[in-house]
Formats: sequence, structure tokens, C-alpha cells
Amino acid sequence: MRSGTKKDGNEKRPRGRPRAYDPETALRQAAEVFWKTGYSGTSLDDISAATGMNRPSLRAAFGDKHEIYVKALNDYWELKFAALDKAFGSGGGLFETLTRVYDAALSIYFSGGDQVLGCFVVGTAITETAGDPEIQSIVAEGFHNIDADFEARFKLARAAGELKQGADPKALALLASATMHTLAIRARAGTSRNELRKLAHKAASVICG
Amino acid sequence: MRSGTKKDGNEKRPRGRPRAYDPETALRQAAEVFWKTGYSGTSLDDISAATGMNRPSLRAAFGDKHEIYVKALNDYWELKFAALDKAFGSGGGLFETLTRVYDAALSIYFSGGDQVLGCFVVGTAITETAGDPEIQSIVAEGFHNIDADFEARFKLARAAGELKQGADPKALALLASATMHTLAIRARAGTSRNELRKLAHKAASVICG
DNA sequence: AAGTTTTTATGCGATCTGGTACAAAAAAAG
DNA sequence: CTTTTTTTGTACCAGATCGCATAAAAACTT
Repeated sequence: MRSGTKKDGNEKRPRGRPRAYDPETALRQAAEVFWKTGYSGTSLDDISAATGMNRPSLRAAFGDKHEIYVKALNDYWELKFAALDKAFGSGGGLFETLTRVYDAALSIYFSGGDQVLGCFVVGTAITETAGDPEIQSIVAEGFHNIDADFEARFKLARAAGELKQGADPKALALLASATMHTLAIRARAGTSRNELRKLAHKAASVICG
Repeated sequence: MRSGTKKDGNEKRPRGRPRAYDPETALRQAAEVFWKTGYSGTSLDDISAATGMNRPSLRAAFGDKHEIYVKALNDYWELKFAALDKAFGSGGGLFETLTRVYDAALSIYFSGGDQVLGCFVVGTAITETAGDPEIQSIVAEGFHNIDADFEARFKLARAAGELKQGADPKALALLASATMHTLAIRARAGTSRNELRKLAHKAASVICG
């Protein structure tokens, strides 16, 4: 962790020809293409065009197509977890927290410049999970993390009296995750951001009782 | 409707060489391959191998790759709607109906022989919706239908006193659809059928209040 | 200035992919 | 039996796709 996140400036230059690109931005650009056209629908030439790197440089930097995709997928989870952690950790009541979480998710789902791309995982990785155990386990682990985040928050809410004592935090967490999944799916299927915000609002209302 | 669903036997034979395949089963076999490897991940050779038809015959029967996929997609919606209609229309209380609906969905999601493929729409079409308006509208319309089915059932339940008068049928319908979406996603991501049944049970419990 | 190291850039080869042209096959019709 | 009609099966084409081999470029080292 924390090896090249910020440019140090006073770092000793490596020996050979300097890179003509920034690995982080290049990977982000590659992820953008995958996000739009999916894993199988994206060629190395597409990635090459999006990053400005030629194929041999791509390979040297990130490995083959599958490795690039896995790196992009992990990056996406990191981005999403960071956004959710912030949304979960900003205080406020249960309903407020839920709507903040869903707004954070929608911000990502609608972050594509012109097009709406939804969730990278739901929109592209789910297709690959059948037939790709590595991607499947990365996806499953991410879902598990989010389920756990929701469950912890509902336990807290029950302890704080925001939910009735009989409430089942695990059941509510599954519904909360389900709501996020339906947002992800519907965003890519063309539902507007405003409608999805209303949808999230209604769902949160029911979940909070 | 009802033109060639069942073999009539006493039908006049067409003029030329008879087909060596049954169009319906061939399309179902093609859909199976798409279901497993997605639209872009499936080649015409894959479909050719799965159906036993060669590419020219495929084209003559169903059109190009995109047309084949759209036909498979529409077929899937028909299959799913039929299953859901049956589950919705078999009487019983609200909770019973919901669990029957989710069981029907799971039966489809786990219908792949060896592998679990989840929902054809969520598992393959969602990826294509970005960049393919035709697929996007087919998907969106299907979701809308299911939302409406759920809403109608919740309205009925509220009128019958199964829900408190203040319940919002539309909000509940969105959560019910969200539950189906999360089942579809998680099935493909590797969650077992038993766990998903329990998940659906918990979700239905919360939704029914 | 010459050598070393690392990256970039071009290009080649093998395979895959989608589509189609064309001949052979299988049936009914005359 | 010949003709007509429709489907099948083989083969081919053009372009995409991926990986790699190899040369050129750009930096540091001595």
C-alpha cells in the first residue's frame, strides 16, 4: 500500500527510457472501455486506442487482456468501497445514511461522460462470472463486503432504537444490497438518475419501516 | 400465435429439401450458448456447434448474430413471463405468492445442466444495453412488466387487508423486483440455490411486514 | 562519447470471426 | 424422369484479434 499513489518528486529516476504514460490513468482509461463494451466486447486495440499505449507496452505494463480486466475490476471495487465507506461513515440517522449510500452509488453509475454505464461489476463482470472462477470470486467477495457493511449499520440502528427490536439486520441488509443491485441494473437499462433517486428513496423508506 | 407450436402431422409438406433441424430447439440451443458466454463472447461457430447447423443455415433461419440474440432474448422473456404468470396466478396469500414467484425464478436461474447461469437478461443482456438501444428497450420493457405484476399483486393484498392501508404498492413492488434482481446476480456469482431460497424468504418476510 | 537499461514503435504470423458464393442434396411438382 | 424449389455443406474472402520478435528511441552510467 502507498507505494506510488502520490508523485514523490524526489524519487530516483529509473535507469531506462521513461514511460510515456501514467500507469494509473492508463488503467483507468482501460477500465472505461471495459465498462462500456464489456470484457469480451473489448479488444486490445480498443484499449490501445483509449490509453494511447501500443499493445507491447500494454502487455509489459499490465499483462494480457484478462490481467488488465482483473486489475480494472479490483480498482473498481476499491473505488466503490471508498465511496461507500465515506457514505456509511458520515453520521446521521439510518434513513439519511441509506440515501447517502445510494446517492454515492448513483454518482458512480452515472459517472460516464456521455453514456450511462451503471455498475462496472453488474454491467460487465457478472457476464464473465459464469466460466471464470477468478472473476467470480472477486465479485462474490465484493458483494459479501457490502452485505456486511449494511448489516453492521442495521445492527447499530437496532441498538440505537431506530429499528424495532424484532428487526432482522441480515434480512434488511439483503434488501439494502438488493436495492443497490436494482439501481445498478436499471441505470444501465436506461432509467434516469432522478427516477432512480426516487426509487432508492422509496426503498429506503420501506426498509426503515 | 399457435402456428407451429405443436406438430400438426397433417400439414402439407413444403416444396424443397426438408430442414434437418427443428427451429425452436435450435434457437433454444443457441440461447444456451449466449446464456453461458454472453453476446460478445459467443461466436457463430459456437452457435453452429451447439445447434449442429452450419453458418449459412443459421443465417437463413434466424438472420445474423444480432438477430439470433434478439430472438433468444425475446424467447427468454416469454419463458420467464409464463413462469411468473403461473406463480402469480396460483392463489394463496401474499407471502406464499412471493415465495412461489422467487422459486419460479430460481428454477430458471438454475436450469443450466452443469453450470449455474442465473438470469439470461441480467447475466448477458445488461452488458449489451450500453451501446445497443434495441436490446436496451427490450430489457427495460420486460422489467416494467414485472414491476407492474408485483404492484398489481400488492394492490390486491392491500385491498384484502394483507397489508396495512398505508402500504405503498409501488414501493413494495420495487423492492420485490430488486429481490429478484439480486437473486439473478447472486446466482451467477456463485451463491447456492439453498442460500438464495433463504434470502428470498427473508426478503419476502420483510416486504410483507 | 560509448555502453547499459528500459521503454516505445513497427510489423509479422497464426488464428478467429462474420459473412457469403456456389455446388450438391433432398424433396415435391409436372 | 425431368424440372423446380428449398436446404445443406464446403470453401473462400476480408477483416479483426492476439501475441511476439525485433528495431528504434530515450534515459542513466561510466
